[in-house]
Amino acid sequence: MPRHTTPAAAETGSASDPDWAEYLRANGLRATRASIAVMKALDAAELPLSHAEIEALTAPIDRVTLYRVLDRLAATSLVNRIDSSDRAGRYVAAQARANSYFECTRCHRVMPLPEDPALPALLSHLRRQLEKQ
Amino acid sequence: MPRHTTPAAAETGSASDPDWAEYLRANGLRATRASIAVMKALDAAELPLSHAEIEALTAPIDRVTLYRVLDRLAATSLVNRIDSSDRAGRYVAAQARANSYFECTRCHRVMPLPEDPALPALLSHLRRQLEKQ
DNA sequence: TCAATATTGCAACTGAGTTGCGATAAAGGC
DNA sequence: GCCTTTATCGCAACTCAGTTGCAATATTGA
Repeated sequence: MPRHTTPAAAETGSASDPDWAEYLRANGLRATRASIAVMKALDAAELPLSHAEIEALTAPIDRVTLYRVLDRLAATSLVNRIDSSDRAGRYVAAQARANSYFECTRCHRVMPLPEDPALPALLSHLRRQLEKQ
Repeated sequence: MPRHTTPAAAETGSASDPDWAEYLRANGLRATRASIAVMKALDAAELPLSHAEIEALTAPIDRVTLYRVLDRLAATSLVNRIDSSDRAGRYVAAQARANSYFECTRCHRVMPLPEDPALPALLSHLRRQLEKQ
């Protein structure tokens, strides 16, 4: 499987080593050891990763810090969180994100699917909710 | 919103009062107070319900019993479980189930969506997993 | 370099769901 | 209807993902 696209705006050196610190700052986030390590791990991953998997890849970052970093990255949409039936969220770098995922109920692996037509209905609901202030 | 379709095979009296005990037995399950109460509650519901919501509707059934009833109903596909970002599963009566759902990230309400094309890829993955014994 | 502000790490907590097990209730045979 | 078999129930204790509070530390912008 080929490597995911790296954030164009953050490129400095070769295509295989994007400047994550710059990428994070460009999106209004601080460039910390933890958030850089998480972006690197998720960018290198071929599939959505769980908190535990990311923790292993970014050790020795504290697990609470990791939850908070993932929350922040998800809030800025640099990372997307996918719900899984085992109740452990999976995270993907946003540039690598597909529109839909399905999950193997045996191994809980989460895999991408092509296009889905859900967006219009979803957006209109979202808009209605936002109008409620 | 109109009432959901009731299981045809279990109809005895009027269309508004299906024989849940018979329906459960016809699907290889025991007709217990708890499982009948859950089927009634889910059939009457207009949207997927959480464990807590079902518990309130079926009181005074024990919460562990309720989890087990829902597991059994889901295993027999009389009920479907939908994952939600708040990590609390939602349950729908299978006859009332749509193909896709989306969830409001503000209120966690889960709502149906029309058709989606995911099935073929999903089934081929499932088949591969089953072949691994 | 320094002050202002966000992030970190630790301990304690929450809440959904699970497990073990003795008591109880269905289902099928008689 | 009664009895045996077998599944379900109810309770207590537990697991595991994720959260909260707070003092210590690191990042940013002036």
